[in-house]
Amino acid sequence: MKIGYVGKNLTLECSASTTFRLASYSEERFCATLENNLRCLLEILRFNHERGLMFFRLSSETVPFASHSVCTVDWGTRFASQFAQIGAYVRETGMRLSAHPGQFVVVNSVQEKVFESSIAELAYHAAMFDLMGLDDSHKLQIHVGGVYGDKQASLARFVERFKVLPEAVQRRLVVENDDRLFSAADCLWLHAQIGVPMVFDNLHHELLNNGESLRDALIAAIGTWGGKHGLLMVDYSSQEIGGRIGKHAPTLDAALFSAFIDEMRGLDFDIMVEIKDKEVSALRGLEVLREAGRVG
DNA sequence: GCCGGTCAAGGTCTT
DNA sequence: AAGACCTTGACCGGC
Repeated sequence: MKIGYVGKNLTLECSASTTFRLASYSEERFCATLENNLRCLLEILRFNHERGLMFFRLSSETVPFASHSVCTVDWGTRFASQFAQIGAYVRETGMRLSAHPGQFVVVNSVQEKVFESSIAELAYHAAMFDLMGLDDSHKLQIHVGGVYGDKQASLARFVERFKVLPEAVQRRLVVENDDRLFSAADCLWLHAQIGVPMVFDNLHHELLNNGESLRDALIAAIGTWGGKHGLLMVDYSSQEIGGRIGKHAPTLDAALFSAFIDEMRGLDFDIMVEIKDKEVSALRGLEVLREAGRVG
């Protein structure tokens, strides 16, 4: 069982997700920014490893404008050694990485152009993992996409689109249950069609489900992983007490998290803490796991 | 320095 | 039709 957090570290000064405005684009700016982001990424990973945080989600801004036509730099070649160095560290330490491209990646979009730009964005993320020399357990997670007034047709469109994705994307792609449109059951259906594993998000499941308990849904999600995919990835967050439905709590509630871990006793998976205060909450979660004897 | 408007990109829902 | 929200930040111009 590994636990980690998303994208940036609030303790370190170093940011692995610096970017700039499109209007400010220049080859010099691009290269300087990417060099900084990769240097900081390694620094963050070292921070994490020293403290036992073995899971980390890369920022989608690691390579600014990577999938935009403005970017003509062959960054994969130019920064190959930095990517390789990071990958070697990840492999040596046994850490796990993931990425979660944003809302503009819509594989099942009815607009062909949106699908095309989604491929470019996914390919860029996959290329980072490949440059790092990481195996297929390092995943690229997305949501199913839009409904367009016909959910079953939109699920079917996802299946057809998946089949024509680049192989480098296909083997790393995993689909997460969301909170309004596509539930765990929908992700399981996709898995049955194309074998794509399912990321389980506990809060989304509470907000959108088909009556399954959290534990049963998580067990079903585990069934979509294994082999080269590695362990199930769980996105963990909790509702802000008294906040708007779906609004994340500002920090991890250790008692709630402990209850979640207890409910999932006997099950193995990796946990991505999706909470605002990042490593603070991940470290609190790690303490809970240690007390529960779930990590070394 | 600090504040706040704005930023490549989509889709859904509310007003 | 326009704006909020998701996710959420951080750039960058203006003071």
